[in-house]
Amino acid sequence: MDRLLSNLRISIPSSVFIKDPESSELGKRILENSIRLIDQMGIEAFTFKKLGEAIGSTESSIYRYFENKHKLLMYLCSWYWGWLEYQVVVASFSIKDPVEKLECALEVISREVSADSTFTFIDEKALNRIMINENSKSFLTKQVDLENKEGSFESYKRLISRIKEIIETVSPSYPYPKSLASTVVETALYQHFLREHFKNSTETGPASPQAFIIDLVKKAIL
Amino acid sequence: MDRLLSNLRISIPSSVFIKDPESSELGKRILENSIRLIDQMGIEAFTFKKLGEAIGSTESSIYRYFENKHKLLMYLCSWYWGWLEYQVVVASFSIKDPVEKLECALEVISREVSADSTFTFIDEKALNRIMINENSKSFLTKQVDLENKEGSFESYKRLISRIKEIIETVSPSYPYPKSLASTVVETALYQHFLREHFKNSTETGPASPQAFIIDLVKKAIL
DNA sequence: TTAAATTGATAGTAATACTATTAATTTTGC
DNA sequence: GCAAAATTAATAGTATTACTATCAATTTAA
Repeated sequence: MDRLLSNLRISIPSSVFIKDPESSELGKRILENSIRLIDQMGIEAFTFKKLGEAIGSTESSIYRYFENKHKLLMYLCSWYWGWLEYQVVVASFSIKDPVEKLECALEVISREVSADSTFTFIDEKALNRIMINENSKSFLTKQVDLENKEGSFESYKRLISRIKEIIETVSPSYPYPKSLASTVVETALYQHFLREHFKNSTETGPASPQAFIIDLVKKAIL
Repeated sequence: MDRLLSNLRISIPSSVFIKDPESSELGKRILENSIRLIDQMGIEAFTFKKLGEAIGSTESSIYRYFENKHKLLMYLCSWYWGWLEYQVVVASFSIKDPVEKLECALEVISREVSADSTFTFIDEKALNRIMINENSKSFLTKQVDLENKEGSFESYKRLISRIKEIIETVSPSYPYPKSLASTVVETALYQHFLREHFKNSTETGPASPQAFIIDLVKKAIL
């Protein structure tokens, strides 16, 4: 699969960036190093000044790619959701049985992330940690409705919609496919957070939280 | 019930405040007005300077009650979780049947909040909106482990634990009571957010998200 | 190879998140 | 009712953040 998909790109809503960071060397260094820095210090302590130093450039150059650090976070989140959707598609494409397909999709969205060499300047494991810790902040803002209108959350909504469709295929009569899909995507991140910081508020077996999520969904709709 | 509980207090971990805001008039005005302002402008735009103006006092006075606005948010979140736990207890206390008790508890944590005149300087409806929009930011920080050690999340963890126990009573063999309890508490806030901002990622019936959550939990454990 | 686009360097601004100091006021303990 | 203690208000000050603006140097593309 590796070589076959070597010029694959994750598409990102144009409203989250000013200049496409994948279009230049500097842009790629911005992505690569912002992931490293946000992972290390968190989005609050992260600044364009620090990023500028890390990439041997200046704040002003970064501002030509992203309006502010919130938009940069939006870019990273969109990239992650787009990438996850692609992982779901690739992993479940050839599975015919709807229940097996559902299980596979749930496994992909809730398992621990491993590196993907298809995208050289993105560290998927670090990006997954960022998603666990920062994703909620991308939409829990006063500008959410405006940004939503601009299409900034399309990747997220598309993944939820895809999970919803798989649920509907398995059980057309289940009354809450959307709520279940959104809950599952959110919980997949949240349970990993609990595992790390509130160990007593989740079960910490070797197959968790996948086993919990798959069990939950199957019981809900079968 | 109103009069009977008139000197009831929600207990808050001492690590989140410097001086107990319930112990003075100024402190109560800080709570009342911070809820109003954070609800209106969001935690990012909210500052102690603006709060100072709103209460006819100064930044420095507020800093004597709370180290910073993050701690003030922690206070409000702790208050809310403590209050919700009390609502759960009051509503479900006299119910003997475990399944009915569970349904009642789930109803309380996921229904729309209505005003509670027991606590005069807290606007519970505004506080509920704050929880929906800001609660995640109280723990998605780099200091979470330190604050957790100091006991700052006790109210939250206690509510989850209580829901977990009700689940265990209904189904002692269910393997994921903690994960289910934490998922349900989180989802109860998150689904309200979706209803408001991403309407197409949730079902928007009159009894939602309660009906979805109750259905989900019952199918999972029965 | 010349123009256009991009980047780097520098400077500047308003706002934020505090800390410190001191004076005024209120509370309390006797 | 008064002195001491505690609390609050007022003011000032600092480092950092989140930008904006300008212009020269460099790279790229026609």
